[in-house]
Amino acid sequence: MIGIMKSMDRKEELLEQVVEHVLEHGLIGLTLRPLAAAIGTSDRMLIYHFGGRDELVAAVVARANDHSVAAVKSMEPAEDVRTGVEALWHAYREEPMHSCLQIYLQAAATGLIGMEPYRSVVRAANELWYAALRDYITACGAPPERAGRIATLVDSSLIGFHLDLATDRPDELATGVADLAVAAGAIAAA
Amino acid sequence: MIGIMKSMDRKEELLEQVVEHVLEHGLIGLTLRPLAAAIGTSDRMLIYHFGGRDELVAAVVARANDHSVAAVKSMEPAEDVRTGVEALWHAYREEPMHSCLQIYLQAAATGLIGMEPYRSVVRAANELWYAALRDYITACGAPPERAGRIATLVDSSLIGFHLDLATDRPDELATGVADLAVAAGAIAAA
DNA sequence: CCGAAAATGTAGCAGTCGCTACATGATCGG
DNA sequence: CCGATCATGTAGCGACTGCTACATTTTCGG
Repeated sequence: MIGIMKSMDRKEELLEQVVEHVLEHGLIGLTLRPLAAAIGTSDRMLIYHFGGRDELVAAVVARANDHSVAAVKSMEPAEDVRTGVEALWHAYREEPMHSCLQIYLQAAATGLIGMEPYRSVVRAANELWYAALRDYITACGAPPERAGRIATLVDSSLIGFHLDLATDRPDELATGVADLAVAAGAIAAA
Repeated sequence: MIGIMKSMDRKEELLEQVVEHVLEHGLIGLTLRPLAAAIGTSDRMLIYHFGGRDELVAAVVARANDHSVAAVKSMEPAEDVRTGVEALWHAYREEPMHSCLQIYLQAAATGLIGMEPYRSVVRAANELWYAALRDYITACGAPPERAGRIATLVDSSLIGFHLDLATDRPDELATGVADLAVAAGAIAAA
């Protein structure tokens, strides 16, 4: 029993290191041996603790999402919904959310074609994420009966903006986000 | 010279088959031998005609994007911007755009972490795509001086919605798209 | 019909993949 | 201090990767 506790600690320790590595080097194309070497262990041990590559990937995606969710939950509510959406976009582009969202995007794009475990873990992650977003929007003063609707719009749209961050010019995207924020505010005030 | 023309035809023929295969089986994890076997050739010939895996992938992403762009350009303009956005969303979920956008999403997510040739080819694809979107929105009656701004909002947001299509319930997303369409219409009419 | 060039087949190389069998070291309850 | 369980190192398996050298067939201008 105590041995199990010990192993859990070690697994947790490894997971944190793996997440850190994936945040920097990406999820797509992740393989065990280079990963293990980078964090000072062996593929043998990663499989021993996690059971296999798939389980490790699932744990990484879930953990990265936890970090994102925690970051949103730690945000101070803005004074209104429009300002809140702008604040969200600002948070999206800063660490730790920026890298965590990139992991999410990579996992979501992979899960898009039905590949497991990406599909399942992304589903679960998205639910937690959506709930956190809705709570924040509610805290910004949105009517509770419309917060979910606003969260749906903001969630999908901001993810899209974040994806385009790599190809578009940031200042152009900023006008798009501003328009989105106004729209969200209008729904809240309707 | 005529020989070169012939080889170009063969390359074109192969590319079309490769795109068709990728549309069904995804871009992430694509490898030459299973791909070649599926379309009745050999990895040897794919490399011979395209030069290497990277060039083949770049050609596939560009071609899939061409199909998406052509689909948008073939759309009848809607009577106003709001209706146009709804029509775009409808087109997003039907073939050929649905599968082509999934390829784009997979390439974009891969290019997000700087991987070539994904990064470059996605950049180029996005420019063509954005231009087609802006033209369509203009054709729907948006003031030319604001069409670009609307296209920025709609482009990023709809891509986000499409990504969430795999995890969220479609009817919930539909309300989000409806809200987006109203917002786009409001900007056009402002 | 011939010779060059293009196209394709055959076979394989060096490297990586996830994973596992086996043995050893570490830890700890009894 | 002993035996059991956990943790880790070593070595390697079979499969797959992109790619290439070499030989062959096919095509087509002259």
